[in-house]
Amino acid sequence: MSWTDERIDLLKRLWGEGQSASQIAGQLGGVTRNAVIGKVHRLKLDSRLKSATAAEMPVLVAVPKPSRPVLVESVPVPAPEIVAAPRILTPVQATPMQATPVPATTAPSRPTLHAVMGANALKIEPEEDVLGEVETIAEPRPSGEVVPISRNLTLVQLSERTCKWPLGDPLSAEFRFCGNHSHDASPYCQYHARIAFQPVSERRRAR
DNA sequence: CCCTGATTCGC
DNA sequence: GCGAATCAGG
Repeated sequence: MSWTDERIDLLKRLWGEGQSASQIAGQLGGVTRNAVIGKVHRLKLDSRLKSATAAEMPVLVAVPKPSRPVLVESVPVPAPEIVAAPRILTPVQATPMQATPVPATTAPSRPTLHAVMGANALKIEPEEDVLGEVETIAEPRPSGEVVPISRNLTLVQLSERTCKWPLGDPLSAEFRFCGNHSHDASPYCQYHARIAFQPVSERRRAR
């Protein structure tokens, strides 16, 4: 691939949006992040000296994607005024064992992504059988079910070692992938791999 | 370890 | 000009 004007424009735009070199390379295709960085320098685009931890940057950026086919008739905006109640703790006496912090492992606060496992072929039912002990735990609360918190990565943020379990509607802009670490060459994290690759014995019951 | 950008240097 | 290899760092 070569640096056509088109590709250069895209490069400039994405770099301007703050996307990482690898993400840009992924979208351009046919080039590595090194190529992107090299080109960025040759084009003398803004250097990025900042800190920005490698792992968290991509999550903050690259999420908003405008380009929405505007309909002729304007749709009444729902007015997202619903600001979650501050939920302030009574300053004075703080009951010791209270305030059980919700696992803030990753994902700053992706609103609602639990959604519907997009076009998932398997119907996953919370059954003790299928869900055993799993590595990254989170929310062991209610049903005793243990589900890991996904990183909710976008397609371009996936690497060979991230879980590619789909989350949400593939046609939605909110579509994401689990993104947790996958072991070895598995396409899924330990948790999702277990769901995806069910031993025949378990499958009978889990169905 | 995984990822980030920066730089070098042979092609 | 290009980008792999390498460096420096979170």
